[in-house]
Amino acid sequence: MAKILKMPVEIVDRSPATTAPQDVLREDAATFEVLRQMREDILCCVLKPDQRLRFGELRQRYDTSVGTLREALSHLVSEGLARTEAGRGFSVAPISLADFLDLSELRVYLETRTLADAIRNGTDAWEAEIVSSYFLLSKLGKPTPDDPVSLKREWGKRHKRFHDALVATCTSPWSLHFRSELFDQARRYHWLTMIHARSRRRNEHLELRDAVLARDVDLACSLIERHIRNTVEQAGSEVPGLTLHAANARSSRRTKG
Amino acid sequence: MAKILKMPVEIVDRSPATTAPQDVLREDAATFEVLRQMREDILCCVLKPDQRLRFGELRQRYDTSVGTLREALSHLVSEGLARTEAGRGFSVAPISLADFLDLSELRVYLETRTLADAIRNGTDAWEAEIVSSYFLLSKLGKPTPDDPVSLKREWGKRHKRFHDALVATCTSPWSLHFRSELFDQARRYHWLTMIHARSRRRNEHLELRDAVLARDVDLACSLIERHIRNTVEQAGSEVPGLTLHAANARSSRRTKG
DNA sequence: ACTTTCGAAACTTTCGAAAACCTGTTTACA
DNA sequence: TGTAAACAGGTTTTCGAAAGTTTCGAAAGT
Repeated sequence: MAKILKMPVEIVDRSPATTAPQDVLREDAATFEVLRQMREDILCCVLKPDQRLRFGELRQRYDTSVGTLREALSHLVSEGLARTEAGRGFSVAPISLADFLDLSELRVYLETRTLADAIRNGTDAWEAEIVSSYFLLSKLGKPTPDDPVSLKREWGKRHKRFHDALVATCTSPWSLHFRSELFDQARRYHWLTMIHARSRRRNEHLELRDAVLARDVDLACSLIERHIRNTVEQAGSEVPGLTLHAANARSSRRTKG
Repeated sequence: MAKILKMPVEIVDRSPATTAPQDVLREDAATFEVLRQMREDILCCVLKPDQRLRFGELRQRYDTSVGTLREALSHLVSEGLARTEAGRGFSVAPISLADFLDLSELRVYLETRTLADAIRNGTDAWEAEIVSSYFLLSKLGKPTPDDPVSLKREWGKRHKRFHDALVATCTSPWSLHFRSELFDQARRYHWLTMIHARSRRRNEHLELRDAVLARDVDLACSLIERHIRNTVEQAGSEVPGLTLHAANARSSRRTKG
């Protein structure tokens, strides 16, 4: 019948901001679904670091064609979750403590930068989403190695949602874009930590939430910095195989100059 | 033919460092060549901001199949040089002064961070490449709007090579990766500046080179910061269409071959 | 005069198969 | 016995066409 004129209300209005890169292809479309699944599988180490990704197996696993897979893999390479070499196809990106250290250092900067800006531009809707996403996160409690995989997955989702909520009102699209990419990278290491680490930590998310809601920029930034550094330390000391350097690519041929 | 055992000598040996994202797919392969060409065409505004990228025209222009184009476009979307929407195909990413400001702010951080680290880890080979690439850059002199396109292109190449050389010994793969992406983004605006701006600037590259070779971290960092900020200012004041918000989608059918 | 409906053209998306490629093994030859 | 070329199997890469959407314009209706 008549066209509906009422606009959908967005919780956080990012649209009038500046032009930015695109984190997502398109919401429907088969390619996007395959990409989403593969990314999740790599993040949760169902597809293990350095594992070779043969089209035969992938075609079966995701029930799709080679072309579609190629496009999804192409994206994953850009995101740093997969690699490819001339004529030898694709493989899952390796992991190492050195890599985790490196990306975490940059994360400290990007998370603090985006968080500080987000706090300065915070709105009621932003606060509401923080409260809400923290509630959902705290309801689960950080999984231990004995918890089922489904719980770990759900926790991972809610953890991401909470951290995304914190920086949602940041006005720098590029900062948000890179922050998001690095956060996903870190998720691979978080997963390994959930699987292996048994030590307990303070409720850093609660402290973070309160500092942010109190609009205390300095405190919030130093809290998130510690949050990131603690995670690295925990992974480094409690995840076997990461303590050394792990991720030995046996296919390295021309690595010396 | 016997296999050649002599290895190519790399100027800067980055391979043994930590694992990192991949800036390039594969060195040969048709897809890579198409990607390289399209990226160059977007960077040099042969494919204009917001221009729609139809497969029919692209297939003709780059003489390749739809699948290959799709893979290349997919990469460009990840790099933020193209966009895509469900069922409506691809288009060149828009530009705006707001975008240039945003990405330049982040560039200031990444360039100073990588440069400082590179200086601390500088080697003889690194210095040599800086001297060499500066020489090539200075031999050309910054093009004015009246210079031919080929000269502008060559200058763009040498400019990139010089700036890459400066940070080549940085030990953080992730920082280098993001720095490189942002540098390419900035190249689109540099191109517009070359086409329109007539004002002259000091020889900032020479000052930069000398500060870096003198291993003066603070001076070098403040110089590159000014270098970036000056470029933004020049673009903002001298590039028509960017002073407002630009990105006019003039629906031209085909830019001739 | 304006809106809606319908249909055809243009375009995008997906797929499977042919061609090219790499790898490891066998075979020929010194 | 050692080296190198030839072969075979499995994979990757590329392509063109079928299937599925969107867009545009004309005709019908209000």
